[in-house]
Amino acid sequence: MSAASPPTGDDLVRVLATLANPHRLRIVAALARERAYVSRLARQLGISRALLQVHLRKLAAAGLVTARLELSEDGKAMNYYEVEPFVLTLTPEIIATAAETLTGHDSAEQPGAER
Amino acid sequence: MSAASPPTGDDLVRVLATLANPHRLRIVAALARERAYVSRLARQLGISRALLQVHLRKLAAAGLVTARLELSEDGKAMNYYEVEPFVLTLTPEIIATAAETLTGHDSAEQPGAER
DNA sequence: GACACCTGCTAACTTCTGTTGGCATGTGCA
DNA sequence: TGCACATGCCAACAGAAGTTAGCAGGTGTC
Repeated sequence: MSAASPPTGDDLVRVLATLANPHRLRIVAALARERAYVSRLARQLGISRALLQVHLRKLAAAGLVTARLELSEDGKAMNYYEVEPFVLTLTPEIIATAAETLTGHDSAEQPGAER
Repeated sequence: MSAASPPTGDDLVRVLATLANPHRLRIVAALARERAYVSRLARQLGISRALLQVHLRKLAAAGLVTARLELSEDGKAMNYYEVEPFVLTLTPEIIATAAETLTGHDSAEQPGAER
């Protein structure tokens, strides 16, 4: 994800909804400093693994983080996560453009319809 | 709001949560083109006034739009809304900075605590 | 007075999201 | 074998968010 390209409306909503959560913000912040595996991250952030998993899944679904399964020296499976570098800029104009590509709920937008 | 300044974590969450909604995206988009009063906007977007009010309130609470009460020529009270120009840029690094100012749920962040 | 337009509020329902706790699986080591 | 660490999944609850429908108040015009 490079996001220099204009995001589609639906993508935008997904990314914003994903980021609009304190836990997930902290997760991204932590991973921005250094990648980590699930259990470690959970301890670091002071939240349960189950909860962390849910949030990581959402972040991954939005393309903001990626998982990489690795084996530690002693043979344990560790699931490392890392942030996907992204740049997202929001302004009313950018939103106006993105909004045109929103799916679902048609109507409106036909020139000369209302009022 | 100019947002060239680094947003606090809580503000960030509020703004993102506000923007993470198709209706509100469309509202911002519509207002970015031209300001409008509630009833007109509702017709334009094809949603109920009650629903629009709720969303407008949230947008206003996040500082993304502002209301201005005016009297039309024929003496009717019209509540005009317009977008507040803003520029918000998001990257993992910016999020990492903002996350430090998140209130609530302390713990973690003490160096040398975990693992 | 009836109608058309504007405004706002609230109660109630439905749907989505966050969160917890438990269960199951695997590895390595004393 | 039992403990410590890693992984994952799922059911269930609680709370937040979205949505609708209805009520009430205002102005101006036919």
